[in-house]
Amino acid sequence: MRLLLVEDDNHVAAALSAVLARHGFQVTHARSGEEALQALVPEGDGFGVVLLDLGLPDQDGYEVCGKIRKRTGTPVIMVTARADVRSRIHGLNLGADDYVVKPYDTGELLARIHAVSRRTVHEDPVTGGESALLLGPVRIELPTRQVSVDGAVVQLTRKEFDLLALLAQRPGVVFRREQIISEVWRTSWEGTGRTLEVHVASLRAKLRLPALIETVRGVGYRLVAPAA
Amino acid sequence: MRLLLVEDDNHVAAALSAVLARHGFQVTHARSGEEALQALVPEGDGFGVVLLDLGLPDQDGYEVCGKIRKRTGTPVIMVTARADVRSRIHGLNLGADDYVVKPYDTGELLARIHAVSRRTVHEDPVTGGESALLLGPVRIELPTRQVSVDGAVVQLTRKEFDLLALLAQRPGVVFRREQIISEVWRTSWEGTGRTLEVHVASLRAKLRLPALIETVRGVGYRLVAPAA
DNA sequence: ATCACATCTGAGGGAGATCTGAGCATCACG
DNA sequence: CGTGATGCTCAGATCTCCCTCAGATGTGAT
Repeated sequence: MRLLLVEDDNHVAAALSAVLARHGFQVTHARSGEEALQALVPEGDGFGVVLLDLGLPDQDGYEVCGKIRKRTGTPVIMVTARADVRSRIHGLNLGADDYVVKPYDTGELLARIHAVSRRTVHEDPVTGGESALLLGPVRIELPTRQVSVDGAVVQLTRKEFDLLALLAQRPGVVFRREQIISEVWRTSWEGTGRTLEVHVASLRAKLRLPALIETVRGVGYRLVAPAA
Repeated sequence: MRLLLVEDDNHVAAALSAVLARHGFQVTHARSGEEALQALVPEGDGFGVVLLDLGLPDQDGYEVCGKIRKRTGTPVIMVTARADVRSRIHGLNLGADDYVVKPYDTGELLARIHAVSRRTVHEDPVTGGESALLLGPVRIELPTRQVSVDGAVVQLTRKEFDLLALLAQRPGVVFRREQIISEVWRTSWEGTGRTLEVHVASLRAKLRLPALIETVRGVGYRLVAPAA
């Protein structure tokens, strides 16, 4: 699995990289928030997890985490010397998946990396070998984030795509609103507005298949399974 | 979101339940590993997360975690006084999603609960194939919320479905009216009107099997078990 | 800095779902 | 068979939830 290590101290990074590599990770090293964000392109960067040190030279680590969250759904483990509860809560609420305080035990860090990545069903179980989901006239390519209807490419925004991809993973299954929000937005934020509806609406409009996404009143949404 | 709290100390449980409830969780309390496992039915137990105390009276907490893992995909957060690294690693490697050491900060626990549930793809890898309840001619699919009678799909509203799903979880067992109301309506509101009857009636009508739901005078309702 | 575009928020409206109340049917029991 | 209690039916009234639209805010690129 590929792992992005964001750490400004070269010595620390080298040592940790070695350990991680020994445990089967393919490590990419970024020395600053800027570098990290460049590596994390929205279109399939392929990273399974990000280890984010908060003490960065160029920008605030929390900000970087927020930006990562807006850009990709890749899980983030914050690694930092800031041990106080306030910082931890702040970090977790920004969308971090775990928060590890320095100095940490390497074994525990590994266990936590595994725990986090275990949960991240990137594409394996659903797509198996195929990297594209087919739903009637709709074709969804996960790695390139391309969607086409009847062969015509449809340009979707990030959220629109994430939303569609989530629903498409299990056609017919009803996803609850809160579930969708937490999966697609990936940040603890009490969804108050009409945000979700708006995105659903624009998705329906762009796909020109209003019936594809079905509203389940009082519960959430689902993709109607194609007529076999 | 529903949350299963596994904790043998009633005082601790009560206090924590209160906090969690205030933050929008619907808490179910289990006092032992046995109770916990009973609550976690493979088909749609509906829990978003399990808080598992390791100091249980009846069995080893680690074992319980393993069993939960085998049974459902529900995320588990271990909560325990055992702070040593070895225990942590052990717990995480058993499939726990997070490991929180007592005494903990309530705010951090909440943040971690959110972080875990946020990253969870709600599914049951175990029951991946089929997870439908079958009762004679009636077929109830929890994840898709689809109900069919003799192969014909029946369109149910939210309450109708929830009601049917509740009764169907234990065919033959009589559910008391208050019990049904508190489960389906999720608010201990003194049901004064004919609300429940109306929904039962519309369910019976839609399923076209008036006999399926049996009225138990003075008590409540039950689903008649299929004729074996 | 400016622009284009993505995302979010709020108000208004409408379709269904849900609830209520009155009267009717049915059951248990003497 | 009469009687009270309990559950059922029916038809509005109400309320919840979702959709649309239009503009505000934020973000990234030029």
